[in-house]
Parts: sequence; C-alpha cells; structure tokens
Amino acid sequence: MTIRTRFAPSPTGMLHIGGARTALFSWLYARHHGGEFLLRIEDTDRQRSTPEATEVILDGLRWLGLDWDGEPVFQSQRQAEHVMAAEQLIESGHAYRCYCTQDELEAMREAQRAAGRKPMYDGRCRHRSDQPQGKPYVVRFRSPDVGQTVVHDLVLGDVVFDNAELDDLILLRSDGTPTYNLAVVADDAAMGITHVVRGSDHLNNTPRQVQLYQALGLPVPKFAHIPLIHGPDGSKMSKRHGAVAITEYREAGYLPDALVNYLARLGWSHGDEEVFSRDELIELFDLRQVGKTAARFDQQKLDWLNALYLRQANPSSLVDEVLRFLHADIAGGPDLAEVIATLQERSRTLVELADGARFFYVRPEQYDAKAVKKHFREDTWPLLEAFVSAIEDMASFDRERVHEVIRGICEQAGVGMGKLAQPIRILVSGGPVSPPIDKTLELLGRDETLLRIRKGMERLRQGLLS
RNA sequence: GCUCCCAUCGUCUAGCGGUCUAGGACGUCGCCCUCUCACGGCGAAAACAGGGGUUCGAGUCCCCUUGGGAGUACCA
Repeated sequence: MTIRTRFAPSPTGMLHIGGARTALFSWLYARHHGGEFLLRIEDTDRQRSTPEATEVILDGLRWLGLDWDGEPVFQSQRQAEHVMAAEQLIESGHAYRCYCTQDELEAMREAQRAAGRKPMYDGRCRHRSDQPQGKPYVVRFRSPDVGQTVVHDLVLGDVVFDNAELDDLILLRSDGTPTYNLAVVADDAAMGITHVVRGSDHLNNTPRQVQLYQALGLPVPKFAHIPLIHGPDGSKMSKRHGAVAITEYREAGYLPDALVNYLARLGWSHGDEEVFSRDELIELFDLRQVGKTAARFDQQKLDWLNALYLRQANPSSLVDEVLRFLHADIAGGPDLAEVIATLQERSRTLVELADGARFFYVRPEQYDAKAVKKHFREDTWPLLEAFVSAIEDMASFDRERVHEVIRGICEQAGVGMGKLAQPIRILVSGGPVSPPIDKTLELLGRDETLLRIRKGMERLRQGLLS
C-alpha cells in the first residue's frame, strides 16, 4: 500500500510556523516511506479565504523545499461530493434534518451550562418525522449514544472517547454548505489519504471523524497527532512572541535548511544528534520518535543552527541571498563571494551578514564615537602615518604583506597589534568590528584603503566624530 | 465547568525496569586562542513536578494531586 499524507491549511493569510512543522512532519513521513504528499486548501470559509493567501502558503512550502505531489485540491470545489455524502448518511439513517433555530440552540446550551453540564446538542430533532416546508434546516450526524470510540494514534497511542460525550454534529449548514468534519472525512477518503498527520489541536475532532468514516463505510486512515508549538513562555504561539509567519523568517535572513532542521528537532529526535540534512531527515524520520510534549519555540537555538548552516554554505551560493539584504551597489567593490567567505563564520543570519558586508561597498560617512574614543590616542597618529607611508610604496598589496607591515610597525613601537589594527578598522569600516584587518584591507584594495584612511584621519582631526 | 492530551536541566531532548552518582545540544558562566567580532578548544553550574502504589529493583509501569495545553460553533 502506498502511503499517502496531506497538508490541509486554511488560506487565511500566512503559513504559520506551527503549520509549517505539521507540513514538514507529514512530508517527511511520506518521503521516508516513498509515498505521496498531497495538498488540500481548506477554503470553505469564503469570507476569509483568498487566492493571495493560498499563494502565500504555497510560496512558503516551496521556500522550505516541501514539494507536493499533484495539484492542490481546493475543498470549496468539492462541495457537491460533500453534499452527496450527507445525503448518503440520511439515506442510511446515520443523519437527520434538524430544524432548531440558532436562538433555540443557544438557549439550550445556556441552560446546560447553568446546570453545570457540558453544552451539547440534545438530539431533540432526532425522531422528528415531519418535514416543515420552507423552514430552514441543518443536517446532523446521528452519533452513537453508547459505547466508546477509540482513536489509534501513532504518536499518542490509543485514545478512548465515550460516545456519550459526542453530540450530533452538524454536517450541512442551513445554507446547504458542508462543515469541516464532513468535508475532511469525505476529502481524505477521496484523496486516498492513508495517514492523517496533523496538530494535536485536532485530536478532539478525531472520534467524530472516525464515526463518520464508519457510517460512510469508508476505511479509517491512521492518525498521528503531533504536539503543538508554544511560544517561549509556554502559551500559544502568537504575534506577541515575535515572528509566526514563515515569510518573516525568510525576511529575517534565515536559511530554509536551517529552519527545516530546527523545526524537525522540535518534537522529533534521533539519539543525540542535532544536525540533519534534508536527506538524512527523510532517511531517519519516524513517527515513533516524535514526542508527545508541546515544545517551546527557542529563537536562540534556531540562531545557532542558522549560523551553522551559514558558515557551512558555499559562499557563492549565498550571493543572491545576501544581495537581497545588502541594498548597495557592488560594482567596483570586492568580489561579493569573497566578502561573504570572510563573514560567514561571524554572522547568524543573512541580515547580519549583509550588514557586515555593506562597508566594503559603501564608504563610511561617520565613525562610531565610542570606538573612536577608545582607540584613538595621541600615539595613534604616528602609527597610522607610518602605516600609510609603508603601504604607499608596497610592491603588492595582499593579506600577508599587510599583516607584516602592521606587525612590524607595532613591534617597533613596542605596542600590541590592536593599537594599530583597531584605528585602521574604524577608519575603513566606520566601526570597531570587521573581519581580520589584513583580509579586510586586501579585499578593499590599496587605493580604497589609502583613501579611506586618509579621509578618516582628516575628518577625525577636525573633530568630526559622527 | 466538562472531555481529551501532556509532564527529565532555563529551552529542545536521550532514556523504551537494573548499564542513571541521568547523557547530548542551545543558552548561561569561567579559562584558552586572539588585531576587533566571531569561529574553535577546554571546563562549570543546571532536571527526573509532588504523593501513593507495583516490583528484589522505577526517570522508566499503575493511581491520585498539582501544573500546563487543546477542544467544547450552522470556524477550520
């Protein structure tokens, strides 16, 4: 049997970080077993669903590298089949028409709550034999009153529900449109889904769905409810915790591989290992190694992984990405791939990397005041002047020679290399942080180096700090 | 309220009755490296929620308590 999973998001504006992980687990499970991973857009809530929102989700999945099989199914286009399923259930006696009004239902629930009971439909229309003409009705599922429904969950094990706890849920609204539980069951069955991998917030719906499969005479798929992702404080992940949309991570300079690796390790593990390539994930992923506990989102660990992927990446593969964040003209400046190579191990995100690369292409207009105060003293000027005149007559300007010149000047003056390296760094970059000074100058080239140092010395002597 | 789920360092987790004086990773704190920032290396602090059982033996099994979470719609 071919294993077939699906991801079924509602197109309501973004691909949520939690949804992305659900998609990832579902995708991994399918790929691991050589099965298929399908997509279904649950757009039955017409008010909130837009084509743009759908595209945002598809884009997010593509960016993460979660490819799906076939064309996405749009739930809204399958309405006729949902209605047919409901009619089949009426025929077979598993469903009935309910003429209760919303006010009536609300009053009933209020009374139940007041009596300290769980609000649920009491089945008052179950045995109604008349069919009032012109009166709106919904179609309800005739849920069993006795016995139990067991969900055999691949992550949680067997979960038992008393049927008495499950009321007669609405299958078709009074406007004739299907509700979620009916649509999911009909669609998953029609799509041949063998394994439903979804967030554990759906666990409570599952026994109802199991009953629907049975009433419809359809095979019940396997279920795997994966734990939810919480914010750093343990509560539901929301905007106040920072980024929740996948696009925000892309814009913050995270690499899809790093995010995938991080998300995979949130809830799944393989011994003591932390770093997994995509292929390794596919090879090793198993629902049995998925934990039951909700995980908190830890930005710092994501940062660590992103930094790891960043420094392991091939510099030239990062060029286009860095360009997105650089906002500078690189023509006439050093080769961006080389600049990236020097910044990879000192950046956690592409944004940081681009920020660190910018001065190579844009001359500093001002100098970090704190750094200047700290590194410029009376004896700094002679060192800088010695450096300028030394490189003026250098035969060739490369890393090794620059290093030797700086070292020589400092040695002669009896000071550490930082006494000269830091002032130079500030003058050429504007601040106290950059790649190693010899490499930085080599990349800038002699002319640019001389220009920046001279101009900087002039400005600082005029007291122009910032 | 009711139903369901969950519970190991601050965080992610390993642990599937004895190998646990509980391991790894992120983060934190020291030290080393060093021209800055990083990287890297070495080291440290840091957890089995509480209480009952079962068992020769429990982090591992059962029950209760507590604490989190989810659901409780003519949303999905």
